[in-house]
Amino acid sequence: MQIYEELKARGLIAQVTNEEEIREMVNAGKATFYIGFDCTADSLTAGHFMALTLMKRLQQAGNKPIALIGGGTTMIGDPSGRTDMRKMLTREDIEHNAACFKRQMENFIEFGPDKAIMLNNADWLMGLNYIELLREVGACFSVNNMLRAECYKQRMEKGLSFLEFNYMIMQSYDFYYMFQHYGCNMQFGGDDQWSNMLGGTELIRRKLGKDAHAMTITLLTDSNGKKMGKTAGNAVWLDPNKTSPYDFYQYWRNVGDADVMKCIRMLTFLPVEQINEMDKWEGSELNRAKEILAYELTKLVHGEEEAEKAQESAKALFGGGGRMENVPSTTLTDADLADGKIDILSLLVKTGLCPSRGEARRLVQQGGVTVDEKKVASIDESYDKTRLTNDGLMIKKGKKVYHKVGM
RNA sequence: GGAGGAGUUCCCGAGUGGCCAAAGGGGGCAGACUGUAAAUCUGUUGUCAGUGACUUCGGUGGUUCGAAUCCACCCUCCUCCA
Repeated sequence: MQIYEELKARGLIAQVTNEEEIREMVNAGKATFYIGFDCTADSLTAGHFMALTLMKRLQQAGNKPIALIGGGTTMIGDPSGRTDMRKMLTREDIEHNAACFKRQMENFIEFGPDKAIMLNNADWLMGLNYIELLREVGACFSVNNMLRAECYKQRMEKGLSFLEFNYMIMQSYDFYYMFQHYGCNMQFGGDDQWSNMLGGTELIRRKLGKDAHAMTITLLTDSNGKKMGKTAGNAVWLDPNKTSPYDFYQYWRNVGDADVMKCIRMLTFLPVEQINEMDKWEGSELNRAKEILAYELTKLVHGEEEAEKAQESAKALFGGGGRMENVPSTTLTDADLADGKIDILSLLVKTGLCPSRGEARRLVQQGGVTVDEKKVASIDESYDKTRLTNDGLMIKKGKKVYHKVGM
């Protein structure tokens, strides 16, 4: 199976400018493509992960990826898919974030001569002259057309600032610039980027009379149509300090039945044939699929060793057996104790399992806390130092949040 | 520049002088059911404290025994006109 067919089989392709030409180019390994990453946070997220895997897949097929860090475009903020304006980031923040992105990507994609390259659009955007830009590319854009673009339409109700309105032009300029300087002939991006991407191909056609291509990736959504890669509004980060490998593993281990196979198909590198086999699984058999999904992804992001550890821990906690070493843990000091012991409420707050004592109290009263396999019956429960220093305590919050405490 | 309208707890959204820590929904958390799933049902959802105290309704001042609610000024956003 050739790469284009594989991408299709995995359900990764949403929209393309010209299917025939793109198929040919990609299958022949002749594409130099870019994917842009705006650095609005200091870590990549599970959402970016799919774009990274796509880069890798295409790279394996002989195409040349350009990872574009949006040091310049982040100064503006993409209005696509948003109903409100983004928080404005300072220049320092953006530079810091860009550096973090770079480090994370290097773990994942091979960079180097003849391999992938990484660029930062701050390098060419920051020095632009307003009047020159307006004359050079501004003349090529029709405001009438831009207003018709889906990404702006959504904002016509709530208001759209001129700053954000320019985002499309900057992104188009990126493509135009890289087309000329790096031979970049194709752009990939999330489906919400479609209008911005067309802006680029249009600009290249008008200015240079040449064809460039664009292709969007299906957004990973769950069966309710919600974007995946978020828990309670918080992103699932690729940075192990922000989302531990264990939590990362757990996130994928807990996806809904209806979503497992889709995730496996879109995100893992397992052969399509094998995935087609797994498609037949149903009911509780899907738990196996979830394990595979979680393991594969953790391995891709954090390495085999971390994936093993996360899996071991999960098995130990949920299935019995296995080792307990890799569960998230907190180490207390004497300062945390009162009279040589610590009460359950303080303990829950100290470990970060509860944000306030009030919530800890509620949790215990509702029977949601288990310590060393025993349900905590009273909010007056406390544990003395000897218990903590020996094996430590295993606290379970709800059904599946485990935390180890020792001294 | 002119005329109107709006800013409420994580989000949406009621509330227009005391009965408001503030209806309702969403989301979150927990319990039951399960397969570490979904759906459903139940409880819970400002902070600290065992029935009380403290902080909250865009901001700052004011009126009042008492304000999310009234007044003044300011900030932000929206709609219409230019």
